[in-house]
Amino acid sequence: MNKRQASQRPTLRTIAQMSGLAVTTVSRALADDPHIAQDTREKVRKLADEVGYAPDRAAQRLRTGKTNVISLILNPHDEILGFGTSIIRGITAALRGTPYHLVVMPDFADSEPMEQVSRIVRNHLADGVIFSRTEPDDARIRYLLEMGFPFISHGRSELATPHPFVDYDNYAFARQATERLIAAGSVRPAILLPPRRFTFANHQLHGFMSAVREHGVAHEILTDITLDSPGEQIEARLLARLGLPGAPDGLVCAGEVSGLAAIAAAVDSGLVPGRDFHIVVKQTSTLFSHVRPRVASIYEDLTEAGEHMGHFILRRIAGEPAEALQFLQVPPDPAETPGDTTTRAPF
Amino acid sequence: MNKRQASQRPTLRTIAQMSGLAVTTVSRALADDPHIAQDTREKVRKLADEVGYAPDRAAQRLRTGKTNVISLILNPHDEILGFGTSIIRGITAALRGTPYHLVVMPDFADSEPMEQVSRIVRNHLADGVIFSRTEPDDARIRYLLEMGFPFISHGRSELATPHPFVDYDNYAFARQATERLIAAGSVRPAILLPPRRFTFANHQLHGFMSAVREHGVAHEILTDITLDSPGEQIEARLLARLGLPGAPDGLVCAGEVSGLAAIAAAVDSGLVPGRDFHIVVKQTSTLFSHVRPRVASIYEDLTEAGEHMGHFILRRIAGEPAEALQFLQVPPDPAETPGDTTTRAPF
DNA sequence: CCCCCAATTTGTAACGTTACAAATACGGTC
DNA sequence: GACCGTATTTGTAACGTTACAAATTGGGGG
Repeated sequence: MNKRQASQRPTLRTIAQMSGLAVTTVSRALADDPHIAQDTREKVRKLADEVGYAPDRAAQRLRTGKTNVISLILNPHDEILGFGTSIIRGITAALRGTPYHLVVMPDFADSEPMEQVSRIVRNHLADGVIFSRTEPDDARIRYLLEMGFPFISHGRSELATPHPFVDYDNYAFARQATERLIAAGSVRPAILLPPRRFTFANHQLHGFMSAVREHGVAHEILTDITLDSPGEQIEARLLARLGLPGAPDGLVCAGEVSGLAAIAAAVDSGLVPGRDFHIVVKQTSTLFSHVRPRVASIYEDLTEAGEHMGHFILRRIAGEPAEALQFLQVPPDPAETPGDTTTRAPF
Repeated sequence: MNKRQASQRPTLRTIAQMSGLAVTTVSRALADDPHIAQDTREKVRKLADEVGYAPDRAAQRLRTGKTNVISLILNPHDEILGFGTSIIRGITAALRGTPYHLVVMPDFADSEPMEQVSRIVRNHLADGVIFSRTEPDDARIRYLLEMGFPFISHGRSELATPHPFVDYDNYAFARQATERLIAAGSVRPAILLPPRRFTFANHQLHGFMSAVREHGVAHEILTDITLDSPGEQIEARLLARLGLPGAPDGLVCAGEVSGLAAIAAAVDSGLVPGRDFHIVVKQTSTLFSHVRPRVASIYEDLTEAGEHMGHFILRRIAGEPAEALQFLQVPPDPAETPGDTTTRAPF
């Protein structure tokens, strides 16, 4: 069915025959090689436009060994609330005007996280890879470092060898969030953590612990559920917990769906969010600006993170050392918006 | 015996030299060609696994003209709430066990919708393409039909030539949603439509009009905003509208973020959702199960849609006619869950 | 008028794979 | 022992591109 298209597709040879030039000359003319006469370049370019020539990516790849592709491995947990959208927007912006294109590869839990990465390297599907959900001893990072394959992780590992990354300061986030809870009157704040295997789970835990210790309040680390748990499960678990003695009166919750679930659990327990039960969420989309009652939030700018990662991966491919390609995003300083309980996103 | 090859990526030649077989034989052995002796096939396969051989996709593409890639063009509006995730999950499931891989190409509004599609065709980046946000006279569909390039659209066009699609019955959705509003006591239902250029905007409009006419109630079609408008804008517009005389007392709203915005506007107007103001949303994720007060919803199973699209695109590539590859998803029948105001998702 | 240099252009080979035609080996038949 | 058929393997070419080396021009200087 695409035979017609195949026979029609112009190649360098087509242009060479039409112009009477050699294939090589056409190739170099289109590459704007200064060794080729100016008017030859123009003539070839015009001819190419006329016939709608587009280089065959597969052939270019085979010959040059470059794919001109940056691969983003996206986990459904990430994507659920605009993580994907925002980060993709940022990377796309960074890649604009370069020959590179972004390709998103979905990674569902049933396949090992390594599998996607090693497939990309082994089958040569991209020149660089970006991924998230980094672990302290991350197998993907170890592998990629060993293979010398360019990558940027969203999140840090704790490996000895330095590697490029873009991360959000989840320690500062959790610390600030907890302090806001305490300032609002919480005397027994709790935190809902990401799965413990991720580096940023520890960061959040430490930020939380640092704040509760400093203020000498009781605290609770929610068990059995994580930010990745299904919303229903989070809601049910919280509902159960709030009905028992010594229940928390505040929650730090770095996810939007889980934030909604927490509000639902509080409401269903007869508590009034903002009065009996305080919540601080991490905001990565505009979603929470529509939630009533209003809930305090701290913003994480994923588009900015994506832009950094896009620029970093290009520089990494160009050979820059890992040490120069590390960036830690800090949450917006609440002191700068003193009259507001919510750190607003600049939408 | 192997020299500098050791550090390089292994190719067919590597295995050929190691085994003493010809490159062709190795190629065919790995393809499980029955012309090759069974034990040769096994030996080659074992050797390939040992050296970690993976075929070079670029070379395969160049030689065979097949990319083994299905491209999904994803618009940020789609992705905002799990559209991407769900549909990707479905397509991935459909492609499992085939040589095809899904590649997601983000499409931001600043580039023409056509641009991505024509790049995929011209540069031969995929064997088939899936996209959404279909228009009655859709330029992408016209182009792809003309080029004979396999595609599946999410949504129908109104072109004369039949084409493969998977669609959700938005007429039935809007009709049912409106009837639920009326049954709940709404005497002046309103609807927030998608941008009018999309086919499914008309479908929803007709479903809505059909229901309000049949029941002889007043109605309102919200202007100035669409389901694609920023949440803030939707909230502000609704808030303004609810303060004026003759305000609607119900809303059909086929989006989750906009549904939240509508609830916020109602609450901020002093209305009690579910009593003074009725809302029916389209539910594509678990999000709304956490929203309080609870809101009626009708489910659209995007994972199922994705699975259909995945199977369809493979069959289309295999040459099946368009007429055999058309599927209309119907919303779950409310009669089947009589005691419930909400059509629940099977999560 | 020849030689040489710079400016252009050209030819050849190769990237890794597979389609196709051809070659080889091995029994079994007559 | 020559012949044939089947099973298996091999060699050659090509997909479209670019790197590299070589060839071809056109002047300008001697």
